[in-house]
Amino acid sequence: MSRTPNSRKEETHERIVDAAARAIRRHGYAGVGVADVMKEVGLTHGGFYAHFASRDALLVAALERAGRDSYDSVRRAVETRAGKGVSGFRSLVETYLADGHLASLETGCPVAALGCDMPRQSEAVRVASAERVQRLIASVRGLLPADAPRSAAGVVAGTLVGSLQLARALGDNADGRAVLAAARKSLLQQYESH
Amino acid sequence: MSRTPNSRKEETHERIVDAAARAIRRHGYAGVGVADVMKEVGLTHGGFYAHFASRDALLVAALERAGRDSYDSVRRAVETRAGKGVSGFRSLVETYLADGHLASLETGCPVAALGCDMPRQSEAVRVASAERVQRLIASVRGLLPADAPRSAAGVVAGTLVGSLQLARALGDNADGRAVLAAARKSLLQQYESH
DNA sequence: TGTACATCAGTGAACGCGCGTTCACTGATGTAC
DNA sequence: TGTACATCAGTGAACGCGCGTTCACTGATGTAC
Repeated sequence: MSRTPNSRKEETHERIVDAAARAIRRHGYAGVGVADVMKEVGLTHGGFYAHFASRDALLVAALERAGRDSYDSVRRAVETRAGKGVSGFRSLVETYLADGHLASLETGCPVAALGCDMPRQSEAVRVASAERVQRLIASVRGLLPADAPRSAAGVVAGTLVGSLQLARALGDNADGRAVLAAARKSLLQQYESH
Repeated sequence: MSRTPNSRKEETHERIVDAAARAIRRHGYAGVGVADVMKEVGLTHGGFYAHFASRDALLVAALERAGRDSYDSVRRAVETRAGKGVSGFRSLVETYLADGHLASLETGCPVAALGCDMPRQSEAVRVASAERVQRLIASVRGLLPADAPRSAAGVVAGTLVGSLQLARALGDNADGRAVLAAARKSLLQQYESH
């Protein structure tokens, strides 16, 4: 098991990005500090700048990682359930708006976790954020039933993101779960015609 | 024009809350500093604690003010347009998701401006935030067409909030406006049956 | 009406603290011969 | 195989800065007589 040059540094780099991808979702962009992330990885803060040019560069990398992870987990759910004859759209709705996601901010969709702060970030983070939103909408578009209008992807994405945020703001309780349940029902009734 | 005792202090208090209500929507909870708000009002930061017990207490007051202002402006639009035979639901959708609201973060709905950060705040701010979300949903419920299910209010609110956030994250450009337009169309088709 | 005093809103310096960033240094690993 | 040196990931002290909060003070306004 030989190592390519730099592989130790690259491994550390990945661990920093992973920790940051969880931290931005749990604590928000503003709640993430360089020292916190490094401590989470088991390092001291001084070494950070050997890996990233700035805190902002970390936020960009963390957002991309969070988006990819979240996308992958939805895709896995869709694939698993496709074997049982469940439509992609239903899997998306029932996964994204599952009650369990009320509490799992840290590993969930970064657009739902960070959406309202995206317009307030630096240029670099705003660009990465817009890209992330576009990808979310594209993912939704790919899972819409064939008879749904293509332009519906944006609204469906908005409904997923907004309903999850409202439910989380109400809390992990009956109020929050009621909002999720109503959203699941509404989306499925509207787009799953049969 | 006689003054009741304390009226000068009360006027200042209102101006602080007003400035903070705009600041939290523009810069987010985390982006608002005591000194900034006081400076905006034309005062120095030292006097702040004669008005509020803490920065947190200001955030609570500012959120309530922002919610009331935003509610009032929707209500005014609904009333004005009711005279022209426009339904309350249509006025809500077309006002909340107007292209102009892409840029006017500062005076818009605080739930759209702050939603994703609500679960991250102190107990007091979270309680005020949940209350604000409940009121938003209740307002939407009051404007739903008579034949819509009452349980739809939460999803409609989620769609309004989420679509506006996605549009803002995409920017005040064709992409952002396309999301708003699709959301308006979808909501009106779904709930305005005639 | 005029003077002496009390009240009170706001000032501005100071505090302890945590942040992002820099940098001289350490100690382990890899390389040359 | 062994020694000398170079490379390199990570350390930890230090920096300048802005934050929330406190507090002794100021100066204007209102009240008592």
